[in-house]
Amino acid sequence: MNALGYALLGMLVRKPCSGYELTQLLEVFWQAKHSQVYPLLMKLEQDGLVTFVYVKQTGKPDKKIYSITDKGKALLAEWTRKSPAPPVIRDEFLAKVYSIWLTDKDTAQRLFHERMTAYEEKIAFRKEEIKKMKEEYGDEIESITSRHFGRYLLFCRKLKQEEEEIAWCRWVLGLLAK
Amino acid sequence: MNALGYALLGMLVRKPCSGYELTQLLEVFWQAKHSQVYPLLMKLEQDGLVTFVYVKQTGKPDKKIYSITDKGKALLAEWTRKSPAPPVIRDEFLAKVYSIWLTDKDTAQRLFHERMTAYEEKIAFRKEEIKKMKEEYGDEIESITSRHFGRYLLFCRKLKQEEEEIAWCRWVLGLLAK
DNA sequence: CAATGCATGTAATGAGTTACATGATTCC
DNA sequence: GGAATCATGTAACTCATTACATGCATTG
Repeated sequence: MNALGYALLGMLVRKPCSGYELTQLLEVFWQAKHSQVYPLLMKLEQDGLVTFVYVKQTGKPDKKIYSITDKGKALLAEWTRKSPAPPVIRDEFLAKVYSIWLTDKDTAQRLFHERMTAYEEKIAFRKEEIKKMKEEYGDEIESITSRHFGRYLLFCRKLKQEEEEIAWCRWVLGLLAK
Repeated sequence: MNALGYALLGMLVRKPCSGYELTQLLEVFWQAKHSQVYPLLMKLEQDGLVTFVYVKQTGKPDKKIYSITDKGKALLAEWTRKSPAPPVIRDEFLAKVYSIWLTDKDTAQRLFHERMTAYEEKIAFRKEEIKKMKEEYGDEIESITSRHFGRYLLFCRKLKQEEEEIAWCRWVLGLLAK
């Protein structure tokens, strides 16, 4: 089993989801396309780690709602205890920054402005998500007993990081303006 | 050409390097194993984007020092101007945090302590690297005219991010202690 | 005397992306 | 009328990791 498999189990233990929804929820710490998620869910099902039911919808396509099994839950708990592999970051923007001295100031400024705009949007979205969570689950969300605790921690982390990114961009733009 | 190829060109335009060195330098924004770097360098050489010379060493194995060609430089400059693809982050630790409510407090605390220790080491290393760069290149490093400007920006960013990570870990440990 | 660092490469396998395929509804 | 959202899947391809292979020097 690979990390993505465990990531999916981790989401399903919080609440039953469709593959479509899982692909979106995954965004906080792992990016995967639906073409990777759907076959993996089938594999998890074959291994008896998850089950699913068809849910008919009107106006929307039908969906499969996956739930974790006891076997899946046990396997996940075991995995969580082990020391994680180092994170992987692959950021094309940073690769371009590395060679930024090759380009002119205007291009450099444009690249950083675009980055800032993208992150401002993310921050707005993130703040709303955190607000929603607090409204829905209350103070309990800041306790390890809440099943939303982990997701809440990750959202707070992401928000801080995205704010830091903007501060860094501003600092660089300051240097470029000199 | 893929992003890793451009990343390698970006490092070579700063200074000629061996494949071994490139693999290490890459760490700031892209992680790749030598088994991916060496064949790609050969491909870049075949495409006329880089050249290399053998350098004989005593006490150490011989090495190949790669340099970028004018063709490679032009291609890189062109690529730098284009809007980058969104970053990819895959962090197993964060996946485990997501399901942290499943485990006991002790395990949770251990996971966060391990993360903090790992990041403290990174910070120490990062600070030293920044210090070295400032000593070696002086104030000029904060100007777009320096070929080390990009690398300097990335190191400063990484340092801030790593410090933020530790602050976040401390915050979480505070919540866990309640 | 075992592990780590330097240094380069290949082969097999696994992970991840892009493109193809379908189809209703809603929003602009 | 075209794009976006919901929803699931497959096939071809590229990208990335692990393991195999070699060998000398230094450090603990």
